[in-house]
Amino acid sequence: MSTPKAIRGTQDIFGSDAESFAHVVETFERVRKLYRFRRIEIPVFEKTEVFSRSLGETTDVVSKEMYSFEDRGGDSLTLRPEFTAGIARAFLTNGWQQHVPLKVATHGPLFRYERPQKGRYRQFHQIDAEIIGAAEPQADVELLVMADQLLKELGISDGVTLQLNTLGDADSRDSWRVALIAYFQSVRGDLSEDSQDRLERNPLRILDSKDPRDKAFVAEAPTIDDYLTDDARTFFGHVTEGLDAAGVEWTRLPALVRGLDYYRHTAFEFVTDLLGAQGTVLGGGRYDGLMESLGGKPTPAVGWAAGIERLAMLVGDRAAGVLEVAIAAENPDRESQAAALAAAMRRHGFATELFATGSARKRYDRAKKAGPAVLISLDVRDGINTQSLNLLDKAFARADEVGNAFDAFGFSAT
RNA sequence: GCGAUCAUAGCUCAGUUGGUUAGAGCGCCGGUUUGUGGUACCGGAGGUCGCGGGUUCAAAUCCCGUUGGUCGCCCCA
Repeated sequence: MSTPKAIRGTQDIFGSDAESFAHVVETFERVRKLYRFRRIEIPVFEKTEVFSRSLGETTDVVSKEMYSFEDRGGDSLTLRPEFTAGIARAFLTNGWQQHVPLKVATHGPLFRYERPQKGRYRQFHQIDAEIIGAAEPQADVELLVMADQLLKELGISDGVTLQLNTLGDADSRDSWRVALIAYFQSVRGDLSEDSQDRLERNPLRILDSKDPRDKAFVAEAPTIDDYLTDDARTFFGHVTEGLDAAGVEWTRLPALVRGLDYYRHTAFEFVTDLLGAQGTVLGGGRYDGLMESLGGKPTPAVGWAAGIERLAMLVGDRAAGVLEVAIAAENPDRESQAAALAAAMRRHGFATELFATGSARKRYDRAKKAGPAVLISLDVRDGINTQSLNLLDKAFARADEVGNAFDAFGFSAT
């Protein structure tokens, strides 16, 4: 019998990687509460149309990366490839309009059928924050300041820069798009094959082409600035002022666009060059048009998401929580008492590990190797029960408490 | 979907131009030593060399296919 293999692009996370992962989530949870974002949970799968209508039928995510399947009732369902569409659906179907402006946060697994590579998996995980029903640029600012604080608290803000752009309102975006198509059409033959293809499907994407053949044309291409309406220009101005006032550094990147159709106005990415091709560590923007595509009333909203795996890689290896008390039962006759002592220590709130299996004479060595702050040994010497407590980490703050708990434990009882 | 590269013990890896029963370190298990001590020594378990074909007297080694990892492209967090 051969063992089934894990699905391609999925991961089994353990050890320091798992600790890093948990650290990212814990930090996000803490920061999200500081900004008073409310925790929500939404389904891992939705009707396929939730994603196809909101992301856009022609996007790669919808056209070739979704895990879609028919359930037993014949409905087409899809494992969520992103959070925003599902949150928007939940907002509309649960009447969360009454809570507007609604600040929500969540995290969990997402699924995309892509070729796995560094920092990219078929089941991956994101943290996500959204503000729904807020048309003001202050909402964009709050979200960005929160993202900035999160990265700083994770200790990874050094290699990361915030790239910022505006896509303008619907009018700005449409006229810019027309101008871009016209421009790229005029130089079409000199563009890379990929970009010629993009011209048909998603012309804005040509702007962040990595192909050197496209670079010169991208530099000459019309920028959004020439097409911004006064309202859109003012809006973006408020966003940048807010960031400056909050002390968040940013750089303007006129070529920054978003892959999904629903974005308007502010678009941003926190990028690093430390993760190879997967440079975006956190990305998002304003999606004022999304609710309508799902049949709701026009509702302004902003949000971002960040890949937990990518953040965890930047955070680097993190050790598991410290071991405060190690208990070695060096004699089989002391095993049950050692187990009772371990339970007592844990009830006192000490992270405790019990060493009472395998070779009796090596248990002390293994306990010491585990690197505890305090090492307790239970043994039988010359027919007499002996117990010792050894403080290995002189800087351990709760040493006295452990000693008290140790003394209070009734060793005479059997 | 395209390209490159890799796959040997639980882990990290050696294995010379194809040539006997495929090795090391670490880890694990047991023993001896030590006896407030993470020591030293001895021994043990564990591998159909990713999988499937082919070439050959002979394949971990060469060829083809396949699966998976890694790194790019595409796309995206």
